[in-house]
Amino acid sequence: MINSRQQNILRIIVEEFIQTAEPIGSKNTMLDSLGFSSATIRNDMATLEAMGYLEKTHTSSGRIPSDKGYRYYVDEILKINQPKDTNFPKVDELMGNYLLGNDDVLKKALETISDMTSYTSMILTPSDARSLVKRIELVKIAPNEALIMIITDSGHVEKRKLFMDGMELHELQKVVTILNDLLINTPVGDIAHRLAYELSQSELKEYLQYHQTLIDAFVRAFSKFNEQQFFMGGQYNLLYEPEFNDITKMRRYIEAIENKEIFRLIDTKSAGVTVRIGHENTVQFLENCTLISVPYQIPTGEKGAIAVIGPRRMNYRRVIPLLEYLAMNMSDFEN
Amino acid sequence: MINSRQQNILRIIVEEFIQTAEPIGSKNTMLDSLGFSSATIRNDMATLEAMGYLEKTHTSSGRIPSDKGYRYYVDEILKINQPKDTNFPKVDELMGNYLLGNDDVLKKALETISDMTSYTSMILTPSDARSLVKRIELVKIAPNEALIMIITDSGHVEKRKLFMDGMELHELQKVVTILNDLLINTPVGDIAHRLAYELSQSELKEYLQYHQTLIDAFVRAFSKFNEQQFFMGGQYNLLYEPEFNDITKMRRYIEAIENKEIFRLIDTKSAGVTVRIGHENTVQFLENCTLISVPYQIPTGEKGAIAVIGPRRMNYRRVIPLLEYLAMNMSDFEN
DNA sequence: AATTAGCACTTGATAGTTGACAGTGCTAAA
DNA sequence: TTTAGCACTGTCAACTATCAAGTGCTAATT
Repeated sequence: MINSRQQNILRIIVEEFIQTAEPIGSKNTMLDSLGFSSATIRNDMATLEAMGYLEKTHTSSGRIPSDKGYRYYVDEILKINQPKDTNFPKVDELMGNYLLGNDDVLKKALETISDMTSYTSMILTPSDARSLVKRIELVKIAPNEALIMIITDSGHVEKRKLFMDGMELHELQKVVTILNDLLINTPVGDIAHRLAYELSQSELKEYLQYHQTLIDAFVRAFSKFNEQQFFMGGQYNLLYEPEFNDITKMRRYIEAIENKEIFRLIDTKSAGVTVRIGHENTVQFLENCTLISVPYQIPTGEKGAIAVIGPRRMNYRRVIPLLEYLAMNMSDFEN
Repeated sequence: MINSRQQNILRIIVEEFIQTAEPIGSKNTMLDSLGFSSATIRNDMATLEAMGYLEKTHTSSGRIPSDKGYRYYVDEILKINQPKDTNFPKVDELMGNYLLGNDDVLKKALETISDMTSYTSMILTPSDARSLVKRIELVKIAPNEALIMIITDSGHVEKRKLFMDGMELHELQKVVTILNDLLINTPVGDIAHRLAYELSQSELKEYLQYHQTLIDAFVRAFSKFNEQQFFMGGQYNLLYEPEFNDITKMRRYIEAIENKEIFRLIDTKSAGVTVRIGHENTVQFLENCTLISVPYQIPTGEKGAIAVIGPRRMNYRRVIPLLEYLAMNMSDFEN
């Protein structure tokens, strides 16, 4: 379908456009290097346009790649040309740093990605639902207040403050001891279910029901473990891309970032890198953007994802290997 | 200096401009209600401009308030006219909600403020340095991993993961017990100092030095307590203000938000509400904005602050009482 | 002395015109 | 199959004319 000269032309147009954001004309310097006259190039360009790989912004403008053009570039051209790059010292350095708290590592990772790519980076953490409860702990922190904490084998801690109106500390302590015995080494995701069962069945029933407030605070805290968290970095790198010179597009985009719509678009299911170019994202405000994501997995089997969002005119050659490398490392690391 | 008709004119211009963002001409509907001809108004406007309360955007435009004009409005006109509004059911509802975790309350508060004002809201939390250590806890979470947690009387928990290469759990446990005895009810801010002392002086010296890794993780975790945290909400409400139609201003502003420059401008020292109008903020990117902040205090005496940032053309009449009310409530509430 | 009517003048915003420029498609020749 | 040549098209920036909104000042009025 596409002959090799045409493929070269397409490649050059994509790569030039990625750099300059300007439509490419038939007498472009790079295209000269192919050794054909501009008329020849022009003919091929017309053919490529007819096949849907290129577009014009107006009748007499140069060409820019279409979604289909980028797609071909990513799927066909890069696959062949690209020596797998796995040399990312900055990432290695990051991953070696066990001294940071957990969230801090994620934030640092995002910063690194954004700096390296100058796009926006995102992490969707895996749910902690399959982690096991390791300890439930009660600490009195003030005359009338106690803190209840739940600790999992992944090192995740959730806490609630409890106001002990009337209740005695040792009473509470008893309940906590019971809960500990009951729930230790249970997956967090099963707790609500398990508690409901105990409350309806076991001999503890009456005893526990008496402490309804406590149980409520509990279930609420547990539900936190199930939630996936979102983190984002370099959210504003994109603002400087010419795509966002239009102020309404800019506003639309920023809004999408703020209300986290964007996270719903991240694919955690598929294996390996997913590249969604322009309209492939189905949402309108990303029609000029590309979203690249790659899932990673923690030991419990739960999945999260790392993603980069940038202009459709994105440096695919650099970003894709970087994400692959990161996801590989995160799978070892996280939690 | 300013006669009462002029004061009325200034008031109307400020309030009209706040609503419309359009320069106000001498034949404005509101000004008609004063019962003088446009020529008279025009004369007064010229006087007000000469005194520095008004500005023109160009020779033949209507007037807009200057920084000094807003200042006069806030200090002189509002003080007299404003019946103190202390009826904020949404805030009451928020404050009544003890079921949320601590950070969640702050986030919720920011959301509320931003929704109510449609500006950007910020909270700078007080340092937790004066809180007392209530418990240090060690939990084994995996064959080779333990979690060390520090719990304060404010309900703040910091944790670090520990890799026990070679160390025995009961060994670690012993150290933690010692630390507990040593540090309980000590203010977090004094810990580093205290530990250093113990390490150099007491009989525990040799024993503790042996566990340097642990102590390091420790000190690092403690330093977290001293940090003030920043939270922000409705960061993009401002984007829709006509002040930000200019794309470079918008970028500059967003950048300032992202890298938290903005928090350095918040005043936690002064008592009561601080209003900084336009150039009073000294930084250039806020020349068209007003920053209103009010400090609040937690029981330990440490201070944080709530702030709202919006266009200079801000609804002062609503925002100032809201912030005052919030700060009052936060002082009861936080931690 | 304070207010107002009237008018000349200034500015920004809008729409239309023009020419230079970059690029195309097509035809005919190599 | 490739290329030279040329007519054609759309964008962009600079310039012009016109209109509306608003001012400042002068002279008349209360």
